[in-house]
Amino acid sequence: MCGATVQGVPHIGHVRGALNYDILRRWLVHSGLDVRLVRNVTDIDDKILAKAEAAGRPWWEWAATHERAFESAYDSLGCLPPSISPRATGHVTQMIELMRRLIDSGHAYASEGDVYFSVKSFDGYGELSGQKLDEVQQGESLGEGKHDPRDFTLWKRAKPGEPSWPTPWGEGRPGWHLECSAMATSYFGPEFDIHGGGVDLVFPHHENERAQSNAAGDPFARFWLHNAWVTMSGEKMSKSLGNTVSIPEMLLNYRAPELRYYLIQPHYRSTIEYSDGALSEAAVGYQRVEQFLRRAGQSGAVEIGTVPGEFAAALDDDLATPQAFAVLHNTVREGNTALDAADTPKALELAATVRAMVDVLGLDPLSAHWSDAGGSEAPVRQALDGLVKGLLTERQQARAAKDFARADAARDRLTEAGIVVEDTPNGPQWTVRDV
RNA sequence: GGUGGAGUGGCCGAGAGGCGAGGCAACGGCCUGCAAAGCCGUGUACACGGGUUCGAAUCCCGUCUCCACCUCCA
Repeated sequence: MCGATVQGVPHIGHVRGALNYDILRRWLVHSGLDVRLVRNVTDIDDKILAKAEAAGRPWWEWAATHERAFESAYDSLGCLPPSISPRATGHVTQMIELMRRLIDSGHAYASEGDVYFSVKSFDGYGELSGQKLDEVQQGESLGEGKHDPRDFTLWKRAKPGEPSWPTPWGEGRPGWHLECSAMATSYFGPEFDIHGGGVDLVFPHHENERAQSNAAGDPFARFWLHNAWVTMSGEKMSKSLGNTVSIPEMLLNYRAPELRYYLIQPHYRSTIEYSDGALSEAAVGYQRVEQFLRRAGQSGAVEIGTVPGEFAAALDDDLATPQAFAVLHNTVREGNTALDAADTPKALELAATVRAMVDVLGLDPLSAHWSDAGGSEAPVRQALDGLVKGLLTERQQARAAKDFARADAARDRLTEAGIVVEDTPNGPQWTVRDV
């Protein structure tokens, strides 16, 4: 998949793409396939150079800093790391080789230090995006050396002060389209199964990738997947519009799995119109699942079971996460009913089923990744438990004595401290209120 | 101008000729000392106008509105 051009801080729209392919990957692995996921990083491009210069920083430092910001955002939302995330600057050799093949076969030409792909030399141009060559608006100016205004740049000649690499056609730096083809075939060979990215990449980026690789004789991607946007106030979330919400900002108000739940529940091809209300609803939806697993856990160990057929069928059908979530919630309800009926074996079985689903979705509240118990917090939690237990005992004694005013006072004290008390058949349980 | 997508109940969000996905909210009930959680029940929604059909949110014709891409973008 095409990852980010690491020129700024990631927002939730960027992460949505990564999340979609994370789910796909998890599902394919679950289905028994051996998956290699390559997520490209564009670490050299006009914007990176411009922004680094404006900030007075070296371009490579700017790129590296933001690459780390992206990785941290992906990690925080539970995206499994890709098999590799290659950087454009590390694959200049492969790009030169690809250009050589294109030039030798008459599909590309060097001109005044730039290298262009000759669009009319490739018959299938436009097939991926449905664009007709004649109708395409010709925004790009007819570069000095271009033979045809529609030809796109494979390689940009060196400009003073900019980084460059030597090639047989002169010093320069990679064009955006070339690098993705070169990286993809480096790690997959000439043909691979699925190529993903955002819908905005269909044209020209993916169209161009396909053209140059096919023209060079590589069969390239067998399937293309494109995920839709996150919009805000009806418009695409983007830096230039100033309507972005960064991941660190989001995580101040919501827990990571809640945000993940929100972003993966709609189908990957439908636009998400961001709204705080919808996000809170999603958070409650996640909590419902979490709460069920917590309740079930009081009756015994909750294993990871098997995914229901309906759930599998949903994901097999073009990754239909909405239906998958419907199955999830139906199972949670059945499980809660079993719990209410004190049917422990059935409840634990359903809980195991829920865990299996939520595991595939990367939303398992009991997984090491999301569980807030354990790790460095464990001793803190233990200490807190000691304090809370005292008040809880006091409350229980008061309740036993029917002194409800005193019982409620104890509960109020805990509530004020951000601790929620709930009475269950197994006695009172406490949890730290969500932020 | 070209290309692609969308308009569903208070909200989010599926579906795609007949049986009202799922979630959130609301209301009523059960449970609870009270709560919380949970469970049960309550909704006749599919942009608009025509048409086809025994039957349409789903098909056909027309109209309106919105978004995206065609320039860097997940």
